[in-house]
Parts: sequence; C-alpha cells; structure tokens
Amino acid sequence: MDALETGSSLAPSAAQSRIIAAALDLFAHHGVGGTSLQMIADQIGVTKAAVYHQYKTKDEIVLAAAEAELAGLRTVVDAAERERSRKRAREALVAGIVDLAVRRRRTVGTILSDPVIAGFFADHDAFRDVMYRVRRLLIGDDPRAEAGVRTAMLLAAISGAVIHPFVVDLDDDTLHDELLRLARRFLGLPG
Amino acid sequence: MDALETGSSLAPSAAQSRIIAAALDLFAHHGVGGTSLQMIADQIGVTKAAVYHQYKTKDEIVLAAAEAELAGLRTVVDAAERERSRKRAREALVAGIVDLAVRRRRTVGTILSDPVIAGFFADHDAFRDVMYRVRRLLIGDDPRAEAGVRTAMLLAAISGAVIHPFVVDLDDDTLHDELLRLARRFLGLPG
DNA sequence: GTCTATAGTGCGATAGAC
DNA sequence: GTCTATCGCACTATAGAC
Repeated sequence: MDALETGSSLAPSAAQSRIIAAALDLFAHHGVGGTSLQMIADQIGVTKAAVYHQYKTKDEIVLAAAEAELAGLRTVVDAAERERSRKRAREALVAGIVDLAVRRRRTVGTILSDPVIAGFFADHDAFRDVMYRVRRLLIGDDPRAEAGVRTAMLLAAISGAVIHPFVVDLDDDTLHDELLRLARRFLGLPG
Repeated sequence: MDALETGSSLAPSAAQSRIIAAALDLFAHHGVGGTSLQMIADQIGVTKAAVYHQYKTKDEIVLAAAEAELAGLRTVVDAAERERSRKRAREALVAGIVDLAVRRRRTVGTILSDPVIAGFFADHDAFRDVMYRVRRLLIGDDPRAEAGVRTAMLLAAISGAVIHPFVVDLDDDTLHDELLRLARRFLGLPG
C-alpha cells in the first residue's frame, strides 16, 4: 500500500474524474477485489494503458476513489464545526451525513464497508483525521461505553439503511426525511 | 452463479467446515473478490486441488460460507416465531440478532455487505425466505415508510456497530449489553 | 492522452497418481 | 482426501509509437 504515501491530494483532472466515477460504480457492484483495470477501462471506453497513464497502480485508483468519497464527508464536518454550539454542530453533522448517504445511496454503503477501503481508512492520516473530528463532535470526551456504542449505531444505521432491501422501493426524498427524523430522535434519546 | 441451483443444504463435512471457516475469515479481511482459492488452501495447509475436491467451483464455496452464516440467523428467527405474541417475538428476534452480531463480530459485518454475497442473498430462495420472515416479524403489514426505514436502520445499526472503529476497544460483553439496551430503546420509540 | 503489443504473474479449474 | 502437474486465461504493469 505504498500509494498511501504519495502526494495525492491534488484535484483530479477530467480524465482522472472519469476513472474515479467508473471505479466507484464498479467497486459498489463487484467489490474492490472483484474490479479489474480492464473493467474500469471498458466502462470509460479507453484501454488499460490509458488508465495507467493517470494512475500508476490499482492502489492509487482505490485511494483516489476513497478520497473522493471522503471529500463529501469532510465538507459536512467543516460546516458542522462552524456552528456555535456543540448541540447545533451535532445536529448539522447528522443532517449532513443523512444528506450524503441518501445522495450516494447506490454506492456509498458498499464502498465504506469494503475491507480494502477499510484498510485505507485505518492507515491513512486524512481518513483518520476526519473520523477523529466526527468522534469529537458526536462523542466528545464522554468516557462511557454507551456514548461510543450509540454513536457507532447511529452512523452504521444511516449508511447501512440506505442500501437495505427493506427500503429499496422508497424514493430518495421519503427515505431522506424518515431517516433524518429517526436519526434525530435516536440522537436525542435520554441516556 | 449456477452454484445457486445445486442441492447444497446438506451439513458440511469436517473438511468442508475447515474450508468454510477459512473462507469466512479471509472474505472478512480481503473481500470475496480479493480472496483466492490458493489463499484458502494455504490457510488450511492443503493444496488447491484438495479444496476443489470438496467444492467444484469458487461460487460453491462462497455459497456454502454464506449459508453457514445464514444458519445462525435462521435459528434465531425460528425461536422468535415460537413466541406467543408479536411483541415477544420482536424482542426475541432483536436480542438474538444482537447476540449473533457480537459473537461473529470480526467477520459478519464485512461479509453481509460484500457485493458478491449480496448478489447471492438477492437470488437465492433460502436467503429470501429468512429475510421475508424477519420482515414479517419486525414490520408486519405496516405500509408506512417509517416502518421500513426504522427496521432497516435497526438492523444496519446492529450489524454495523459491532465492527465500527468507535467500539473496537470494548469487550464483547459490554458491547453486547449496550447494543441490546439501545436497540430495545430504538425499537420502542413512539411512532 | 490514448493507442498496440507484450512481459510476467497468479487465477480458476482439471487430470490422474497415491 | 490429498497430492503433483498442468492448461488456458485474465490480471497488473510496462515500453514505445502517435
């Protein structure tokens, strides 16, 4: 996983964005390990060599795709941290995460839980930093086990529910509203 | 995915159980697509050909592994359906699922959300049957969107929370108790 | 930025001996 | 039930022309 160390925080070019979009779509359907560079190249309509011209290894593509997903979450966290109170920040964060999850309904759930992506999340500073800020906003320095479990459940519930078979028939707006309402209520449960 | 049609509900032999256990462990760490038959064979300490003597294709191994995981859930659903009231059945089901999720903490989350396994779940009658029974117990014939979203969140929260980074430091017993308490409370929220 | 062509590796799967 | 040996194929990755 040497790709983790390369400077890769630059904005992707148009060609790179096409690769990332195709990769995210394929990762969601076949998993990271089940997606080949040939599949990515075919989806865009170019050859493997053209893909390699943009990213030197498959790992770099995985990293770029994961970073593209992370960028959305970072924007939400940035906005939440600008709120004036802890309470308002928490509510803004949850609302933003619900928004994000519904918008990326077809891809995000499968991608977040892919073991290869999870490995990147565990090792890469940019990922750890965002998760640390989420943790600080939602848990703070509450040492009780309940705080950690409650927050883990909330985040898992949001990102997991959007791809659950029980809600496949719901349109995005209905799903969004119910999800936000129930997430708020879960957040405000008496300790 | 022709393996889905073969009669595969027989109890696995000792050799088959070793393959399934190794496969589940590797699937959790590398994903289904990222796990090769060579890796499975190496983990057990045999050759690929020995693995092929038990299962004719990789798909059959994936199916057998998924069925092994499903068996635990089916046992829980069976017990819940024997309860006398709908309310008691729901509570028994949630308690059983929490039990199961914590016990298989290291493997179950990643495996359930793997796109390849999800494909099996969508196509295979045995999987659909169990999910239908879970749905009937937890949602019944409630047509409101809230019922579906709430249930999807509950199930996603349980299976997702056990592998969440926010709870890695918790021991199984503490995690189990907090998870069950919060899941019960979420289940009993006023509509 | 994309192409053709190719090197080298590991894959899923099979045959046949023990 | 496990082994050795092998087939054909798809994979990641590279070289060099346009």
